Amino acid sequence: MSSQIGSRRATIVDVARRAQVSTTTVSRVLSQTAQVSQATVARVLTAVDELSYRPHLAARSLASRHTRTLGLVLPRISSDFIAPLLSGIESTARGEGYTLLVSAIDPRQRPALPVPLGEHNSDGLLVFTHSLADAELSRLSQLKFPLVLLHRSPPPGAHIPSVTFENKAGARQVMQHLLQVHHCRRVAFLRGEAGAEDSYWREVGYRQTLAAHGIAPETALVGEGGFDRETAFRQVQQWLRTGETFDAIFAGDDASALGAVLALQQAGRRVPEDVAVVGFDDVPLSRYLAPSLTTVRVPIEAAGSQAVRLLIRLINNQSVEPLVLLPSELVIRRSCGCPPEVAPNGRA
Amino acid sequence: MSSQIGSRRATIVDVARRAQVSTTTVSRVLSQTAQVSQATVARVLTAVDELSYRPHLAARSLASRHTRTLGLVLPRISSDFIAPLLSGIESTARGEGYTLLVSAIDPRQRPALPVPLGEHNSDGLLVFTHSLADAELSRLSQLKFPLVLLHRSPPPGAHIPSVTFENKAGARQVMQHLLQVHHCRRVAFLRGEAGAEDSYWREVGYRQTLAAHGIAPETALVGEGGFDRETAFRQVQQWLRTGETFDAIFAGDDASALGAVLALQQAGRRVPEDVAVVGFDDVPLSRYLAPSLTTVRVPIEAAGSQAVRLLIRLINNQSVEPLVLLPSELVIRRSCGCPPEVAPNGRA
DNA sequence: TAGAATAATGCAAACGCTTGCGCAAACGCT
DNA sequence: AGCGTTTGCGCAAGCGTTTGCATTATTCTA
Repeated sequence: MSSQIGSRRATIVDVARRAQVSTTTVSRVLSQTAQVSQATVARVLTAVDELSYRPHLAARSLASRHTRTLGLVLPRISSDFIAPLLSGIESTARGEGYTLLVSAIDPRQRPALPVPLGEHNSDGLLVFTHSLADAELSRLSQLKFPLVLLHRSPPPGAHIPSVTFENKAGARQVMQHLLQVHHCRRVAFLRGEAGAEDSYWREVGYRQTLAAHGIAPETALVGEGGFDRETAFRQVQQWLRTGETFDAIFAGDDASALGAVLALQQAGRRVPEDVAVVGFDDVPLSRYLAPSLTTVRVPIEAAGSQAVRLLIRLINNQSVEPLVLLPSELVIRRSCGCPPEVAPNGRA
Repeated sequence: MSSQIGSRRATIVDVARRAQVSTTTVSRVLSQTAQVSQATVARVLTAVDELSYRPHLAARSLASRHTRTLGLVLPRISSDFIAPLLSGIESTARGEGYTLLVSAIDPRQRPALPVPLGEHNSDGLLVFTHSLADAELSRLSQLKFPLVLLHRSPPPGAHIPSVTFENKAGARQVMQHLLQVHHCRRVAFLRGEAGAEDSYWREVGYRQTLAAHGIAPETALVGEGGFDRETAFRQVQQWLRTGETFDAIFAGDDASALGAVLALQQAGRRVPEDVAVVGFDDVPLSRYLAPSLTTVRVPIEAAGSQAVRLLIRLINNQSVEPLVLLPSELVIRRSCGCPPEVAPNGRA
C-alpha cells in the first residue's frame, strides 16, 4: 500500500547532527526565518547537500500551519481555454513560491470539495466557473478561507473576490459590428453550459444590443452551444432542419463558433457570405480556421495570473479589490464578412 | 504571512469527543481500515458532519507516510498537446484517489526538483519529456522513488518505466506515404526542441525511410521546428530565403506543421500543390486548418492515463512493464496532396 | 459450559518539522 | 566600566494524524 523506500531518508535531525547544530538552527537557515551566522549557514548547507536532504512538506505544514500550496478547481479539463489559463496560474503561483494542486470536479456529481483541497490542506483556492456549489463556497467563505473566483460571481451574501472578462461589453461590440457594419437583422445566439456565467453576461450583451436597435429577441434564435463544438454543431443542424432563418450566429465561445461553422458548411451554407459567424475568447486556433474567426480577444493567461496574485494577497491578509474585470477587444477576421486585411506579415 | 482562520477548525479530537469514541476509532471509520460497528460508524459520521470536519492531509501523510498525491513535472505548459494529456492524467489519478501536483520546470534553469515535489512529498512522479535532468532522475530512482517517464527514456543504468508513442513507425508511415503515393523526392524535416525525444525517433524514422528509398538525407533539409509554431515559421522562411528546394515538409509535430504552412502560404507557395506538409500528433485543431492537416494520430490522453496507472502500480509494489508503446496511425487529410475524402458527415 | 477465536475499541508513541521563549555572548553607547 | 541591545543559538512543546499492541466484550466450538 505504501511506497517502501529503501534507505531511510535524511531528516532534519540528521542534518542537525552532522552540522553540529540544533534542528532549530537547521530549520532557520533553510527557511531563512532568523539570523544565523555565516559559518553556521555554510555548515548546515553542506550537511544538507551531503545527505541530499529534502524537507518533508507535510511535517512542515503541520508545524507551520500553512501549505504553500494553491488549489485549483475546475469543472473539466479540456478545451483550448484551459492551457493558457493553467499556464498563467501555474507560472505565477510558482513564481510566488506556491505549488499547484489541480482537481477537476463534475459539479453535478459532487457539489463539495474533494478531500485533498481546501481548508487546511491548501492555503487558498481558485475556483473556476461553476465547479463548486454555492453552499460549499459559502461554507469556506465563512471560515475565512482564502478564495478567489474565476469567471463566476460569489453566492449571495458572500464576499469573495473574482476575476472575469468584460463579457457584456465584448458581446455588445460583436453585436454592434454585426448589426451596424454588416446590417444583420436575424442574429442567433449560442449560449454556454448551464451555470457558465461568462455565457450569461454575453447573452445579456446580445439581448441589450438587439433591444437598443429595436429588434425583439426571438426565443427560437437562442440555442444551446454548450461552450462546446459538438453541442453547437447539433444545435445549428437542428436550426437548419427546422428551417430557422438567420443571417448571423453569435457563438458564446470559439469552440461553439467552430461547431457552428462546420454545421453550416456541411449544409452548404457559406461562411460568411450566407451566414456570418462570430466567436468569443480568441483561442489560439481561431485565427487559423477557414474562414479565420472573428471573435473577442480576452486575456486568458492574464486572468490566471491576476487570480493567483489576488489569492496570495488574501492569504497574506492584504486588501484586494472585490472584482477584477479584464478588458475584451473585438478581433475582426473573415468569418463576420469583413474583407481580408492586408497584413504585412501575412498572418492576420 | 499565514492565513489566519477565524474559528479553529475541528480536528479528529473534536470529532472523537463528540462521538464519544477514541481518535483511533474515528480514524478507522474515516479510512475504513478496520472493523467498526455500525452504530459507532453512524455516530462518528454524524459528528463529522455536524462539525463539518475535514481531515488534515499534512498530518495524515506525516503519520501514514504516504501522500495520495502524484507529481507531474513538465517543461512548459502550453501547446495544444498539454490539455488532453493533463486531462488523461488528472482524471485517472483522481479516479484512483490521488490528487495532482503540477509543476512546470525550465530544465535549463533548474535541473533539480522544486521542493514541493518528489521524495516524501508525493507518492510518485510523472516526468514529462526533458523537464528533469538525468542526474536527478537517477538519484530518485536509486531511492526507489516511484517514477514514470512520459515521452522520454530513462538515463543509462536506471530502470524507469516509460510510456511513449510509436514515433519511429509513425514517421515511417508518413515518409512512405510522401515518397510512394506523392512521389516526393526532397522532403525536409522540422525537428523538435533539443532534448525532445519524440522528435529524435521521428527523425530516425524519417532518415531510415529515406535511406530505404535510396535517398541520401541532406543536412540542409533538416531544420529546427522547435515543436513550436514560431520557430518552424522562421525556419521555413529561412529555407525559402536561401533558396532551398523541397517538395514536402515533414514537421515534427502539428504546431510546427502549422508554422510551416503559414510561412509557405505567406511566400505564395500553395499547400499542398507546391509543397506537401505533414504533421504529427493529430492535435484537435489539425483537422480544421486550411488545408486540413495530414498527420499522425496518437493517443495523447490515453498516454496520460496509462502513465498514471503504471505509477500507481509502482507505488503499490506491483510489477510493471518497462516500456509502453502506444500505437500511432497515419491520418490522411488534405495537406499532403490527397484528394478530399467524401466524408458522410462532412467532417473529414 | 469452558475455552478459544473473533470483533470492537482504546492507549500512546511516533511522524518530521516550526516556533515561542530563554539565555549567553558580543556589541554600542555614554 | 556599566548598561541596554542585538545577535546567534538551543529547548521543548506542539501540529493532527495513524497504527502496533492491548484490552475487553461477544460469539463460536466441541
